[in-house]
Amino acid sequence: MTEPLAAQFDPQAIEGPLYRWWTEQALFHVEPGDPGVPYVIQMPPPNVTAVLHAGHGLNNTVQDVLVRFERMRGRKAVWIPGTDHAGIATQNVVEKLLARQGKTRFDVGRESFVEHAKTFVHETGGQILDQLKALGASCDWERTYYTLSPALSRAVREAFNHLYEKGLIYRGKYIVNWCPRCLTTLSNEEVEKEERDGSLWHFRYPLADGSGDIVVATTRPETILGDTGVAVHPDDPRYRGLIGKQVRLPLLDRLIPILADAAVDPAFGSGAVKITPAHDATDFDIGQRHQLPALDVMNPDATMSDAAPDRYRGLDRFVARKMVVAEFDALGLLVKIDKHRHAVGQCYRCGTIVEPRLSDQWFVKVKPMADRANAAFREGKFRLIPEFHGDVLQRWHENLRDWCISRQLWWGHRIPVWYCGNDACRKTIVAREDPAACPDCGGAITQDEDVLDTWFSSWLVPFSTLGWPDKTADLATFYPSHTLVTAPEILFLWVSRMIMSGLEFMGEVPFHTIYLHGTVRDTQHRKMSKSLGNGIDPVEVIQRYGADALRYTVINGMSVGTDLILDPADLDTSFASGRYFANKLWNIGRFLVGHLEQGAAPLDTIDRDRLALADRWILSRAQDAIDQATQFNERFQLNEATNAIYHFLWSDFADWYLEQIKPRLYGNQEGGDVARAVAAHVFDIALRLLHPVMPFITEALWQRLPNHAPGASIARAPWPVAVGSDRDAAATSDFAALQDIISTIRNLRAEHEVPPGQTVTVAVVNPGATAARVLAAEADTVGRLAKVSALDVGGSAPANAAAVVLADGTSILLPLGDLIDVDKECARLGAEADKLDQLAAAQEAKLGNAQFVERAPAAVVEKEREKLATWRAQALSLRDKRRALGCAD
RNA sequence: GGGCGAAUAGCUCAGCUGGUUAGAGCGCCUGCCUUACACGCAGGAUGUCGGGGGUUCGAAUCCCUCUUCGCCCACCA
Repeated sequence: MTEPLAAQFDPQAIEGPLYRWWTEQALFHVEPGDPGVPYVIQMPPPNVTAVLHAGHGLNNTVQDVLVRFERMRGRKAVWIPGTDHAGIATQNVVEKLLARQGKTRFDVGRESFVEHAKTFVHETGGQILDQLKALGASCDWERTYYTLSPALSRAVREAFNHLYEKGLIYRGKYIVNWCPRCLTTLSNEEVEKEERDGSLWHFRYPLADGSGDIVVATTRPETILGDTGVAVHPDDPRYRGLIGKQVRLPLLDRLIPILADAAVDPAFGSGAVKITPAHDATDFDIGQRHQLPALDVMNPDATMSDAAPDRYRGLDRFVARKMVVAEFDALGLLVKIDKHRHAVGQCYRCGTIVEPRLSDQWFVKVKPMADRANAAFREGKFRLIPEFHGDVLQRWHENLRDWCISRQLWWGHRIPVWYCGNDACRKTIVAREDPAACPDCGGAITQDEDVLDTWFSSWLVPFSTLGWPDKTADLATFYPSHTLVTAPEILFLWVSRMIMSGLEFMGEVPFHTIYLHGTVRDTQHRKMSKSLGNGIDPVEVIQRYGADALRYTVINGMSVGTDLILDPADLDTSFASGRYFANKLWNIGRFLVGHLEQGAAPLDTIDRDRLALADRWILSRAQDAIDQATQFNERFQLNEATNAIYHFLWSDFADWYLEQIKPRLYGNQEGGDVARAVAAHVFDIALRLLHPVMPFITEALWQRLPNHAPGASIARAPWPVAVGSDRDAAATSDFAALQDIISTIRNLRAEHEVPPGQTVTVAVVNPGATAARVLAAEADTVGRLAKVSALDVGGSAPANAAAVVLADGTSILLPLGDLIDVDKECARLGAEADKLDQLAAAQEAKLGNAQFVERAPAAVVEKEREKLATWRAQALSLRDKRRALGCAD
C-alpha cells in the first residue's frame, strides 16, 4: 500500500487496489456485538436490472459520505445494500428480449417466463452494485439483499397474512389504473399525470320519448359504448324536468336513464355527464349509488371488446374514439368540440396512457396506518430535510386512498391466496405456507394468478433485510435505521409506505431523518433521461477522472434542496472542480510526503515554545476546519463542510502554510523538525476531514503519513476532534496581519508592473503594534513571499514611493525611484481616497441620525464610529502621500 | 384548480435567528513554466441581491403584492 507516489495523479492506479484492500479487511462489515452506537443507512435498492446513472451517483455518494463520517466518529456504522426485483420494469426487459426472438410471454408460458427472468437476473442483474464499488461505496456487502430472495419473500408473506388477519387487506371490484401495454393494474402512485391539450366533445343524446334531447360532454368518446346512464346535478334548473326520463343512446339504440347526483358539477361542460361505470372512477361511484349496470367495452389491451357493437370490436381505443365522433357527426349529433387542457395518466414504466378499468383486485386499507404515520410525525418521531417536505407528506397521508397491491404480472411475489375449486366450499385461503389442499373440504385449490406490487416488498426493507419476522440480533441492533437518503420522487411510492410498515410491523418509525436531495439536471435544467439522451454515465466519469473527482463535484455542487447541474456534453468542465482539487490534493501530498520521509515527531512531543507564528496559526485554523466540517456534516450541509475543508487545505495549508515553512523543510534549518511535526499533524487532520468525500486519495496519502498504526485504514481512523489548546487568537490575528502586508506588497508590485523576478525594497512607516511585531518576527517570510530584499520598518517615508495605508494606519511604501509612474500613482491614491471619503460620508450620515444612535445597540454604534475614524484616517494619510508625490489636486 | 419551492456576479450556488465596503468556485482580464502542482502561482475586474410597496434607526435577510421559472397534488366528465 505504500509504493512511491506517482508524479502524475492516476486515479485508476489507486482506486481498484484500495477498494480491494478495504473489503479484504472487512472494514465496512459490522456485527451486532461490535462496539459503538449503531448508525444505519438502508440503501434505496436500485432495480436489479439497472445500470448506474447520475442520479444513483449522487444518491449513493451522499449516503457514503454520511456513513463514512459516522463510522469515523466511532459509531457502529452500517450501510445495507440491495437490489429490487422491480416487477414491471424487469418483466418489461425480459419481454423485450423475448420479442427479439419474435415471442411474447404468452408464447413461452408463465413458468418458462419466470425461469427466463430468473436466469436473466442471475446473469446480468446486480451489476449496479459492482458499479457502486467503483464509486467507493462503503456498503456492508455481506448484507446485500434482493427483494425476491427466499428470506425477503418470507417477510412479504408474513406481512400479507398479518394485514389480512387484521382486516387491512381486502379484495374488491373497483376501478383501477390499467396499463394496456404492461397488461397490469397500477397503484395511484404509479400513474404519472401529465397536462395535455385535448378536446372536450359535446354530444346530443335524444330523449327516448322524443320530447327533446340532452347534451353531454366527454373527453373520451369511445367510452360512450359503455354508457349506462346520464347524470345531472339535482338542483340544476336546466335539467330538473328531465330527471327520471330516459335517453336513447345513439349508435347503440340503448335506453338509459337520466338521474340526479350531487357529484355532478353543473358548471362544467354542459352540466350533464354520461355515466360509464366500467371505465371511470367517478362514474363507477355514481353507478353504484344508482344501481347502474357496469358494461366493460374494452379488452385488456384497450381494444374494444365483444361488448361493443360488431364494427368496433378489436379496434384500438383511439381509433374507436375517432369513429364514435365521426358517427355522431354523421348523425348530426355532434354539437361542438371545445379545446380542453387536462391531466392524462400515464404508466410510470412505459408511458402508455392508463385506462381506468373495472376489475377484481387486492387492496390495502391504508387509512389507519397513514393516521399513525402522521401522529408519529406530529410527535417528532421523524423529520424531513428540507423541512417543508414534512408538510407535503402529511397532507398526502391525510388524503391517501387504498393501495391496490395486485399486479397482473408474472414477475414478482405471487399473492399468497388460494381458492378452493370445490363449488360447495369455495373457500379463500390466505396462508404463510403453501397449502396442499383446501383445509376445510380437502378439495383442490388454485393460487391467485396475480403477483404483488413491487413496493409491497420494498416497503418492508428496513426490517426484512435484518431477518424479520424472526427476532434476530441484527433486527434488535439495527432497527430502526437513522438516515434515509433519497429523491423526492419516491417520497410517496416508498418512503411513506416504509413509515407505515415500520409502525405497523415494528411499532416504530424506521428512520428518524429523511434527507431528500435534488435531481441531476443538464444545463437546460432538464432531468437526465435515456429518451433525451442527456444522461451522464458515472462509470465513464470514474474511468476518466476518478471516483474522488466525481464525488467531490457532486457533493460540492449540491446544496440542501437544490438540483445538481452538469453538462453531459462537456464532462471536462462539469467535473473540473473535482479534477482540479483531486490533483491539488495529490500534489500537496506528494510534496509533503517527500519531506516527511525522515519521519515526523508526534506533535505532542514538540516543545510548544518552539512553534513559529505560522505553526500556531495553522494549528488554530485546523481547529476551525474541524468545527466547521463536523457541524456542517451534522446538519447535512455536505457542500458547506466540503467547502470549508477545501478552503482550509488549498488556501490556508498549501498557499500559505507550506509556502511559509519551505525554508525550514528545504534547508533542514533550525525548526525543520517542528515544521514537519506540525505539517504532518495538520495534514493528517485535513485528510481525515476529507475522507468521507474523497476516500481514495485520502487513503492513499494517509498511508504515507507517519504516526499511525501500521496496517490501519483512514476509513476507521477517528474523526478529528477540535483541541482547545491549539486555538490561538493572537496567532490568528498576527498571521492575518502578515498576510495583509504581503498581499499589499504583491498588489503594489502588480499595479506598478514590477517584473516578477525583481526584488524590491519596502518601507513600513508608522507601523501599528501588530504590524511591528509581525514584521520583526516574519521579515524573512515577507521577503520570500513578496520578493522583498530590504524591509525598513519604522523609518521615514522614502521619496517616489507607491503607497497603501492599512486600516491600523500602517503605511506600506514601495519606493520606485525614477521608475515610478507618478500620474498613475496619483490617480490610484486619489481614487482610493475618494472611495474612503464616500464611505466616510455615508457613515457620518448614519451616525448623525439621532434615531440610529439612540435605538441601535451601543456595540453596533461603537463599531460604526470606529469604522468612520479608520476611513477618515486612511483617507487623510493617502492625501499626504499624494502631496509627497507632488500630485495635482 | 389547489399547494409548495426558487429568483443574489456571464454560469452554478453560499449568505442561519435583520447591522459585512454582499461572498465562493468556474469563467473573464493581466503577469509568471518560482525545482509539489500551468489540473498551477500571483494580481485584477464584475452585482440599484427579479419589480413595487411596507415594518425598522437599519433589509439580500422579516411582511404584503406583482412577474418569471420549477416542482408536487387534483375523480370538473
